[in-house]
Amino acid sequence: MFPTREDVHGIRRLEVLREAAASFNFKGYHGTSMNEIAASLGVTKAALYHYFPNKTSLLAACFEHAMDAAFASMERARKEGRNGRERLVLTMSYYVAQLINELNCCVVLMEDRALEPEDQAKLVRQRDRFERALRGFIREGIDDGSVVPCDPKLAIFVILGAMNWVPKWFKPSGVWKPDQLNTALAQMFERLISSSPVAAMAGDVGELPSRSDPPSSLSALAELGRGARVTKIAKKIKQSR
Amino acid sequence: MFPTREDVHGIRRLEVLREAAASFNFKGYHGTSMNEIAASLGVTKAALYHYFPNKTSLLAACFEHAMDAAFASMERARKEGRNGRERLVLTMSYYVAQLINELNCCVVLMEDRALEPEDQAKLVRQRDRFERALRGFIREGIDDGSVVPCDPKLAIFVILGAMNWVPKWFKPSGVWKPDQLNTALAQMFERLISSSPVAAMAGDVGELPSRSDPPSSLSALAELGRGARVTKIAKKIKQSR
DNA sequence: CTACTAACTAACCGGACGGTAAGTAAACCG
DNA sequence: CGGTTTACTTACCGTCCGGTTAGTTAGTAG
Repeated sequence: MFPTREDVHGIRRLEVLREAAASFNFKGYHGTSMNEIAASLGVTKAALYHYFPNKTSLLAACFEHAMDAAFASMERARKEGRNGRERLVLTMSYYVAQLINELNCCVVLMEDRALEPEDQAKLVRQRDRFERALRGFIREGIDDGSVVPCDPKLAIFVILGAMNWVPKWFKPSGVWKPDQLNTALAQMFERLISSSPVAAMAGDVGELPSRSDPPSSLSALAELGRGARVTKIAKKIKQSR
Repeated sequence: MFPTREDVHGIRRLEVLREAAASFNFKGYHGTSMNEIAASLGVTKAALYHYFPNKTSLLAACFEHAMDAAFASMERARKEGRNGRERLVLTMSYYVAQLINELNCCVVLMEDRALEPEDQAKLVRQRDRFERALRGFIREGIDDGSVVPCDPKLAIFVILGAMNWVPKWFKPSGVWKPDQLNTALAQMFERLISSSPVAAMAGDVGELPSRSDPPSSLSALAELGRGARVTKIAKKIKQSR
């Protein structure tokens, strides 16, 4: 009664998406079979087709999710940042936090060539819009004096490259906590583009200052309550088989 | 008579490797079929098996090549650089130049999970050694005062991420010339880690200063003479069919 | 209890893929 | 010249993958 049938369906769908995202991230889209995803969830392959019509739609959903997070992060940063530099750094900070919390690990926006043409076109359009807006932050920062004069395109590519590389080495279970990563990355980006010399950064992993602010990711999908419910209900479902 | 039979074999083998690298880079390892690689070279799939015993060995050769380039770049940079920062930046500069010139476009060291276990173990070992050495440059730079105090691990990850992202947006045929990219990237990295504030960078794509030094990539495999020969002989081979 | 539906499983299909076998045309070599 | 090797091609094999179909089970609604 508490969770309606539609709720359960949506939650289960999200579980499938998470597992797929983690697998795509780990072994690549083409390197991951529907069988593997299903096995990780303890079901058979055919069951996945109750939630997604085909494999590429799974990938498309990953990208959609990631782009939503990107734009949400940017909107929030646009309001909270006081100049171009702050807005850019905040965008990246919120973005990486969301991706780490929400999907098991970040979806790297790399295998877009595996998408259906129409989905890919849509993604490319969105990504271009996102990157253009990021470059806008750079230009804004150069104008307001918060960002050192530089080529906006290259600066954004460097930052995005560093971002997209994160899932290749960051493990949530490792010594680095997500918050530490987030803070340290933000410091790096700040130093990269700031117009003023930046204070020395923390000297070692163990000494990284953890953020004193409240955690940054608060998107509708990421709040902890829902995350907990997903797991609990999934357990129930599995036991009742 | 000028090119012996073994020469031709080696050259043709390199052509296959280049094509494979470009394809792997473009569509991913699992997303590329042997048929596609063969078709791009104007031969049938079976012909590839005269040069490489199987598909994974092609990937392994790509990685081997890339790691050789990496260590060669580092050795050269170690000699030429006058402090930790210079050595690090030079390593990355030589490395990206080699990868762009030699293989059609860079091999991204991403799909290592597709390798045979033994090859993967070897790659991981080499990559770890490379990254450890890079972190060594950072520490060296912090000690000699050329690098701002920071976490070496994170700094290297950020730089490597930016590097590995290059092939996703850089097209040799685009407005950016390889030399320009190289210079601009080096400036970015320098700014990221340098202990002293760095002068403002070039303001726009068109205004990027091209390097006045001689081109940086001079590895045995990359010299232009050989590159030209490859193409010429390949043409001859194709015509004579 | 019956009728229905959501959620799944088992079994299967066509096609593509990595890889192999057998054959052939040209180049090389004594 | 004849024998051997090189560099392929054509044709094929077994396997695995994405996706479908038909059927089963469990829960729900009336």
